[in-house]
Parts: sequence; structure tokens; C-alpha cells
Amino acid sequence: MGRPVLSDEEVSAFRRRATEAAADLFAQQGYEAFSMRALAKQLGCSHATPYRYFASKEELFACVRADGFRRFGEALRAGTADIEDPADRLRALGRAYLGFAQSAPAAFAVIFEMGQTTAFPFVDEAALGAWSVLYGTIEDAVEAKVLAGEVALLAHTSWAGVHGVATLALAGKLTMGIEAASIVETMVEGFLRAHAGAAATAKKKRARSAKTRSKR
Amino acid sequence: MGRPVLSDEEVSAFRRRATEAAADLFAQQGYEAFSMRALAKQLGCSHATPYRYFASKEELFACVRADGFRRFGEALRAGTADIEDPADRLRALGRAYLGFAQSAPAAFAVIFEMGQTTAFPFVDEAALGAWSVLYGTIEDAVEAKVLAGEVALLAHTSWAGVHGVATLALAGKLTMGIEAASIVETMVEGFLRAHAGAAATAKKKRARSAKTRSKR
DNA sequence: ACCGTTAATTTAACACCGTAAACAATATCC
DNA sequence: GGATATTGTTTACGGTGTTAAATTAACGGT
Repeated sequence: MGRPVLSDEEVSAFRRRATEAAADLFAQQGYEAFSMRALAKQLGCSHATPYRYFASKEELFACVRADGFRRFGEALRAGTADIEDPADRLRALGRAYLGFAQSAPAAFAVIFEMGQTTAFPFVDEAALGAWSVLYGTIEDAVEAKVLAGEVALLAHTSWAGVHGVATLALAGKLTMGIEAASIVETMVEGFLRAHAGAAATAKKKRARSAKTRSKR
Repeated sequence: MGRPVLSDEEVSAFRRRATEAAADLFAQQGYEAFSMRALAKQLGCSHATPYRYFASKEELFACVRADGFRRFGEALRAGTADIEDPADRLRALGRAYLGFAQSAPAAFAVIFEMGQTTAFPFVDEAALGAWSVLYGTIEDAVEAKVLAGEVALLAHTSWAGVHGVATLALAGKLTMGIEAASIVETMVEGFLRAHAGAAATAKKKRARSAKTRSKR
């Protein structure tokens, strides 16, 4: 009895539409300018309607972040698809990471906005999806002896490195005409060299001896 | 004739008092909760008074950031004072950088909040003061042949690296019980190894041959 | 001592915000 | 058709940043 309850599809459809519109508003007007009421206007509904679908602005925000993490993860996966050499995969991953931050700066900023504790598990879950790409790559590299060391530590280290470049670049803190891409390259190459495994050093030795041979 | 205009000292005194109070409020309540009116209450004046000394909340915010950068720079300088070995200085710098981020997370977050273009030159100027500490250290290291490479690129790379650790740690994104300090250590040591200069490799060789000697 | 003038501050007001509660509309079941 | 439950809108409240008007405070000249 009574008006029919919205189906799950209808609910999630609204939520999807709202999160996308919110993401757009974030991208255009920034975090400060964004408002629940502006979102309602964009959606063509009353300013109280979204509260039927989201508990608060914070929850909506969490959905936007989760969505961003999913897209981020996809971008990382897409950027490293069909690259089997672990070292090359890591290089591609660095480029994809920075590429996402630069081509979708608003999404990146929203995702990694610091200071606010999530309190929404599904955000962390979505973040894990992106994080696993890098972790898997490092894991493979260690297994293939391209890298040597503790996987978790190496993964965090490389992650933090490229993440730092992205955040500084987005914050406009890069000076002296240094390009973010150059930093990432320097960083990844340095990382590979510093933590090179047996396979990598062997490869290097082979290359060197070949060079020496050709010289003589 | 008429009431005397406030002296520069009086003006800057108010501004200083206001920025400090604002920083405190930021630290306690976070960016979202902070309000111009709360600041006025804290200062014991009407909520419109600050507008005689700051054009907008944004300008006040910029002052807080500039102040934070100055304190940040001081912390970096203090953390690396009287350390003459370039490699050790770099290690200490990494610790100081992370230490500041962890002991004053609000200040760090406010300082490096991304997304908002500064538009206030004095903020960038203050940032330069902090940045120059790291740049100088890298410069010295290259000059002492502890590191080899282009100074600007190396400086940006190491900066971005440790910065990434700090931001991820503050965002609570570190998983698997990995400590931020361990990442910084791994990162700095890797950096030193990857871009080691002639002096460093010579030192290493000496150490190795000494080891070999003692074994026999 | 009073006044005019000028600057500093407070008060009042505006437009906007997030959110909750009261309300109207609508579609189902008996 | 009437009762009812769920949707969306309207209304309302306390808060925000900011501006304009009103008020207060401090001086020089008379």
C-alpha cells in the first residue's frame, strides 16, 4: 500500500546522475564554489530532493571520490595494459598516474583531498582498486627479479614518489621550467636503478660487456 | 585633522594576531569548520572588523599559508643545521620534512592545499624560502660529487618524493602497517644510490675493499 | 569645552549555504 | 473511493562571507 518504493535501479540511477553532475560542478567551479543547491539546479529538482538519496553532502562527496578512484584505477590499468616487461610497466604506470592527474586535475584533487577522514568504507575500497595496480606491478617486478626488496615497502615508495610529483605539479609548485614528466622519468629510472634485482643487473652487465666487445 | 590613521605597526600587529588565531582555528577545527566569524569571536572583535585588515577570507588564508611556509622553512633549516656531510643532510632533510608534516598536520595541509591558485605572490615567496633549503642541499651534494646530475631536476625529484610520502601519510593512505618514516628512508637511500656521484662511489669502493681486507 | 572632521568599529542587511520539518502530491491496496 | 505510505516541494532555521549604513572614538582648531 502507498506510493511504490523506488526500485534499486531508480535510486542508483539518480545517485549516479547526481554524482556525475557533482563531479562536473567540482571540475568547473572547484570545491569551494560547489553547493548542494547548485547541484539540485543542475539536476532540475528541488534543493531538498538530493537528501532523499544522500544522507549529506559528505556522503555525496564520498561517492564522487569513490567514482574518481574507479576512473583513476581504470586509467592506470589502461595505461599499462599489454605491457609485459615489469620495468616498462612501471614506467608506463608513472606516466599514466601523472597523465590522469594532469588531464583530470579536479578529479585527482577531489580524490586525494587530504585532511578529511573518509568514514565511508566504499571510498577506501575503490582506492584499493587503483592501488592494487601499482602493487601488482611491483610484485611482478620483484618476482621477475627486476626489483629486489620488500614488495610493500617498494610499492609504497614508488607510489609516494609519483604521487608527490602529481600533487606538486597540480599545486603549481614546480619551478625553473622543470616538467613534471621529466621528474617522473628521473624518479622511475632512479627507482629501478636503486632497487635493481638480479635480472636487471645481469641485463646491464650483458649490455656493458657487449659494448666493450664491440669497441675492441 | 580627524582620527589618526592606524600606524603600520598597528595594522601588521592585528594581521599577525589574526593569522595566528586563524591558524589555531584551522588546526583545531579543520578547514571546513573555520569561519571568519569564529575568528572574530576569537579575537574579541566584531565579525566585520577583520575586513578592515584583510580584503577577504582568501587573503587571510593566504597569510596563514605564507606563515606556515615560513615555519616550514625554519623547521627544515633547524633539522639540517650543523650537518656538513651532504648525504646526511639530505637524510636529515627528509626526516625534517616528514616530521613537520606529522607534528603539524594542519599547517602542512593548509600550506599545500591543492586546487586553489595562489594569486598572492607573497605566498610563493615564502614557499621559495622553504624550497631553497632543499635546493641548496642538493646543490652542495652535487658540488661535493656525492650526487651527479642536473641540480634542478634532482632537487625536484627528491622534493616530490618526500612530499608524496608526507601527503599520503596525512591522507591516511598508507596501508599494510608501512611507516611513513620507512618509506622516506627507503626513498632517500635509493635516491642517493641511484644518482650517486664520483665521491660516493669512491667511498663505497673504499668501504668494500676495506671489508675484503679485514676478511682475509 | 565644544565642534567638525576623519578613521575605526559595530550593527544591519543581503544572498547564499546545509539541512530538517511541515506540506502537498501521487500511486498503490483494501 | 478512502486510507496510507512514499515521493518531491516548500518553508524555515541557523549559519556563512561580504558590503553598506550607522555608530563610536580620537584628533586639530577655535
